[in-house]
Amino acid sequence: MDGQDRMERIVSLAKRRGFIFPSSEIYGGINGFWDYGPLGVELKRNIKDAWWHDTVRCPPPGPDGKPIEMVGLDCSIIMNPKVWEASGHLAGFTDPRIDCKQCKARFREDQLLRPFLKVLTSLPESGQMFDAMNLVTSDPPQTIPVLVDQPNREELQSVVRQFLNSKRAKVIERPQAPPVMGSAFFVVDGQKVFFLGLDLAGTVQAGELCPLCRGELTEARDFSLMLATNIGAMQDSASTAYLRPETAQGIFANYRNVLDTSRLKIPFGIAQIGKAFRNEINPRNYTFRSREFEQMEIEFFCHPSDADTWYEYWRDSRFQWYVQHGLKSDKLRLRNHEEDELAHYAASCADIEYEFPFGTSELEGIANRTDFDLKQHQEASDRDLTYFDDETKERYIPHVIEPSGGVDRAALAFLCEAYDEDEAPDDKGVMRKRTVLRFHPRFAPIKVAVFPLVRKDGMPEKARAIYARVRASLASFYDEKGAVGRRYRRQDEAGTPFCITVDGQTLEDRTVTVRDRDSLAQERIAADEVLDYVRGRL
RNA sequence: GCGGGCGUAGCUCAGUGGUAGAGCGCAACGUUGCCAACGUUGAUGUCGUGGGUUCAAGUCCCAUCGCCCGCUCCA
Repeated sequence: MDGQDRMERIVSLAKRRGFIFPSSEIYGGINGFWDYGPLGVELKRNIKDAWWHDTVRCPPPGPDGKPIEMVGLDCSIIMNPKVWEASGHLAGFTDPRIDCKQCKARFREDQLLRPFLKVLTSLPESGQMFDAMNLVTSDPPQTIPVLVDQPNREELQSVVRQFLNSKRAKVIERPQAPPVMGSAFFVVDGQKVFFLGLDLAGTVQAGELCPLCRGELTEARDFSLMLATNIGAMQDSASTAYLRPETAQGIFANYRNVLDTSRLKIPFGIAQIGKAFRNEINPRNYTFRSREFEQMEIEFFCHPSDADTWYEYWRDSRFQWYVQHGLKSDKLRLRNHEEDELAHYAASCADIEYEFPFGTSELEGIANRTDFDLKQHQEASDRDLTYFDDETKERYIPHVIEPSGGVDRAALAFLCEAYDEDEAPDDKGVMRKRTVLRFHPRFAPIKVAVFPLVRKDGMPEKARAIYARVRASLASFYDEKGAVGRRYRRQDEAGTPFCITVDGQTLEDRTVTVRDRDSLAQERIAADEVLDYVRGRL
């Protein structure tokens, strides 16, 4: 079963069992939006509740072994647009773009471009990274005319492919801010560096020809990754507001309020779970890249000199959180960003990545954002966002460590990790395929299902009584229809860890069986102890 | 955003111009004492949507929306 096949089975199961539906499906759906069904909403809620408990209410002890201070927050999705000016999102999200109608290259209106291929003869050692922007803007290295004067897109790509296939090249992934689409660069044998890309050589305007292929260009078009809306009845530019593209800025905007009302001392963290929106160009990979998604974020404020310690603390403890909840396979990875792929606001950054069936992608990023955000907001708002330490009499802007995870991505990862097919015997002892979701019990949408073995001899009555008791404190499900084996299998597909069955013996000695989802083993316990038993194993 | 593929029942899919189907699933009843049992019965489709061609369109054409793959992008 390859990745695509596995993913299709997971998507199919998720739809069939009510985990995830396409949004507004009866109208043909809408690209980049998804709904969570009855089982999906329980899964997601369990993830969020676990996160909230494990980071806000009862976080792990700090690096010094002492308890750490955390509080929660729930900000509005729409904020004063000045927030996004200060954070840099507005500028970064709204560069007008010009597309080439022929070769489909995309340019920024006010920048750019001439294709080139450069060979640097005295450069870094094999594997060493370097800054693409510096390469472009520093003294022009030797340029060799490997390509024709006006290479088209296919030619550019084919040259890149040749290098990649030659295995002489080490590709540096995710170069920082390549000037435009289509650029790539790599190191060859520690001897020469090739940079293939587009030069910053003037501007392109609508009406001109494409510098790549001499094709026709489109008009400049706004290309915003923030979803906009209008406040009030009048729709003009003054009424434009944005759906937040991340929850973090709401925390920074409230940093002063929280500090003034909570008697917190540095270091402390503010956590928030909430929806965020990005107008992704190309939503893909099921729910992984959606236009509407939910984040669970912490902004942890600390003294600048402690930032590295807290960064490592959060990076490692967040990684462990995923491990503890079932992503313990080798599919989970911690990837530290190299210096040249760091965002402008981050001093260091690590991604917690998971190997989904469609590829390895980020679940959560942990960044040392330094004092960038608070400084930006202090300047833009003209409010004092410094912190005064009464003990040391020191005044400073705290540095911020940000663990920022995607709830939907976590849900998808746990779903993918949980999906399994194994074999179990049918009533005649023949091995049959079984589909089972091996969720961590904490995340299982249904914790316990209660069945009568058959629908007679008063078993349903006993079973319903037990169900009434357990549902008061655990997500539970009652089923008496059809054969018990079928009911077990249905719960396997939902990921229910425990099935309680009332049988003939129950009527004699008030015991029931507890069937384990993963081992299929059954244990007989007193009916009155069912609740404690299940709780003890969650 | 570009290119390719695909949209038919809840799921997986068959159906190349002439009465919309199969398997599984789902529901009801009966049977059934531990892992997708059996029997009987039943429900579910504007064939993604809109337009066109045709006596006749699930089928051919156009557009559009959605999904998948590749490219691109991911501040």
